Order: sequence, then structure tokens, then C-alpha cells
Amino acid sequence: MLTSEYLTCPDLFADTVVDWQKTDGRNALPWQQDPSPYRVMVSELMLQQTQVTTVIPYFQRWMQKLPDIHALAAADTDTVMALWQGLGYYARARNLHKAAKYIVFDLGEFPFELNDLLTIPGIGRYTAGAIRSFAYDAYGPIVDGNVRRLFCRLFGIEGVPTTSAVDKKLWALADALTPKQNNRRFAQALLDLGATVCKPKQADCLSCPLQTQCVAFNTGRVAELPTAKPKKMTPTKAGHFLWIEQGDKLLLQKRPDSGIWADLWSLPQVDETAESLLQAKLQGQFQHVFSHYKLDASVWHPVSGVSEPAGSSWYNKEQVLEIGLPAPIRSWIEKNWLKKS
DNA sequence: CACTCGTGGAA
DNA sequence: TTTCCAAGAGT
Repeated sequence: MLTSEYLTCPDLFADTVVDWQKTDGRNALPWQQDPSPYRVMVSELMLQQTQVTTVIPYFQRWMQKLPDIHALAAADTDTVMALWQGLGYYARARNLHKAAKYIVFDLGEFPFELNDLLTIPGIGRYTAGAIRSFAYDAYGPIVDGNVRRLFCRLFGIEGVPTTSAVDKKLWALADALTPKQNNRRFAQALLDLGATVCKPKQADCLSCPLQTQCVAFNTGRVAELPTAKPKKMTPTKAGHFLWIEQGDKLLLQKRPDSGIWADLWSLPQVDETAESLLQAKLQGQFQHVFSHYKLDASVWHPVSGVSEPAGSSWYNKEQVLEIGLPAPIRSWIEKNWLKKS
């Protein structure tokens, strides 16, 4: 790694990005108002691998329904999953629910120390540092996608950033560059720089406050850093779902507490060798793309008289709106049921 | 360490 | 249309 003025004088780095953030950063995001530990935790869990514009309406709805950690700790699973429905990565919702119960019933108060925050379900090194910074305005190093990109370019770090060797370097830099004061604005500055200036493509180097010190900019390698990781082929899987209507109700099944769409309600899914498919009629098909595979889904009308799958319940058109459904299943139900008179 | 875990915005 | 990838964590 090239030596940088910022490494010998970390305060210079902090002062530079903090000053930039005051005038050019984002300062009106919903979770920046009343940044209590609870609000910061909820926002950070929602923001994991999810864009700000996607999270905002979910965060608003969540806070209206579950305004404090005691409300969340007392809520039931279906309420939590319904509020999360459509956001994806549903383990985050389960972990957030567990976290609230753990903090309220076991700890008694929201932790302050990094090591204590790390014992909370769903909170890893990044999120622990983010809660320290945003909720307590205390020392809390963060390395997320934004910081990885920013540091790889600024210090000319080679190698795929998610490998352990590079990851270790990035955290060492974050530990060293994070100041002892102004942590809330400092952390926001790193995220804002990565999101609005040091972008993955079309980096806006001309308006970057770190430009003169940036190794990638000074060597013309902004487009090459960080090193892209080799992409792998994603497999396609087939899924078979049952459409079973009775009167004004539709049969839905609670999915298991692990695996894809865990704890959500869905059309009952069966193996392609299932007896219920033997004389079933195909209602239609759709495709859905996940991060790691593609799903070719078929929806079947089984012959009448098939036994109800375990863990299934009947829902009418109003009840279906209030439970957590996978996005493509909800979409299918809307098109084929709700919008049909 | 490699894999699992969603969805949608943006180029 | 395809591709990337986003305030990552758990196993």
C-alpha cells in the first residue's frame, strides 16, 4: 500500500470528510431525526444490502406501527414479517425481532460497548460500528460497500475487497482513520462520499474532497478499483405452487423458519413428484430472479379433494393484504385474484 | 472460506 | 436487455 498523508495524520482525513459532509452530505434522512439506538438499529438492519430509497417507506411504516423497542419486543411474528414484506433478506426481520426481545428481556438496556453490540442477533461488525457512530456519536469504525470502494481507490488497494486479506486491511484502515469525536458526521461522510461521489461507475472525482490524495485518481485507475470479483453462473430451479380456492378464500401455507422466504406465507409449494400434481391443471407460470439462482415457477390447480398441506390456513382478500408474502407471490395473487372481480 | 439469503434501482 | 450491486450477517 502506498503511504498516504492521511495515514500519518488521521485527523486530516477526518476533518476533510467531516467538513465536506456538513455542506454536501445527506442530512435529512428519516433515521437521522431522533437517532435513538432503536431507530438506528432498525434503519441499519433495513439498509443492509438495500438502497436508501427502497428503505425509506418501510422505515416510516415500521416506526408508525412499532415506535419503540418495547413495542417490537411485544409484537408477534406475523406483524413483524408483514412490515418487512417486500424488503427481502427476511432473516434480518427475524433477527431484529430477536434482538429487541434480547435487549428488553435479557439485557434490560440498549448496549453501548462494541463487544456487547456484537452479541445481538443480526448485528455484525459494520452494524455495531454504525450504531456506535449514529446513535451514540461515539467511536465506531465501519466498513461497508461504500467504504470498501472509497478506501480501495483512495489508497490504491489491489485485490478483491471481500477476500480476507483485503478485508483485514480495510478494517485496519477504518480503525486507524476513525476519529474520537464527530463520529456521527464522520460515519455519515464515508457513506455519503461512497454513495454520491465515489460511485461504482461514473465516479464524480472532480467534486471529491479527497481527490488530490487519491491513488486511483492520480494513477488513472478509478475504473479498475476496487478489483471486480469473478462472477459465477446462477442455476435455475423449478418451483411448483398450488392454487386452492374455496368460496371467497385462498389456501396459503406458512413457510419453514429457514431457507428462502422463511416465516412468510405463500402458495403451498410441493415437489414435482407430489401426488397433488398428478391431475392438476396448469394455471400459469412466472420467473423470479434471486441473487444466487433463478426460479421457474408453475402454479397449478390440483383436482378437488387434495388434502390440505400442513401449516396452511385460509385467507380472504382482505386478510391477504395484512400478512407477509414473498414479492412475486404477492404479485401473482394480485393479478390473478385481487384484481379479478 | 464459500454459500445462503430478496428485491429493485440504475446504467 | 443485461448487468451490477446496494449502510452485511449467519452458517
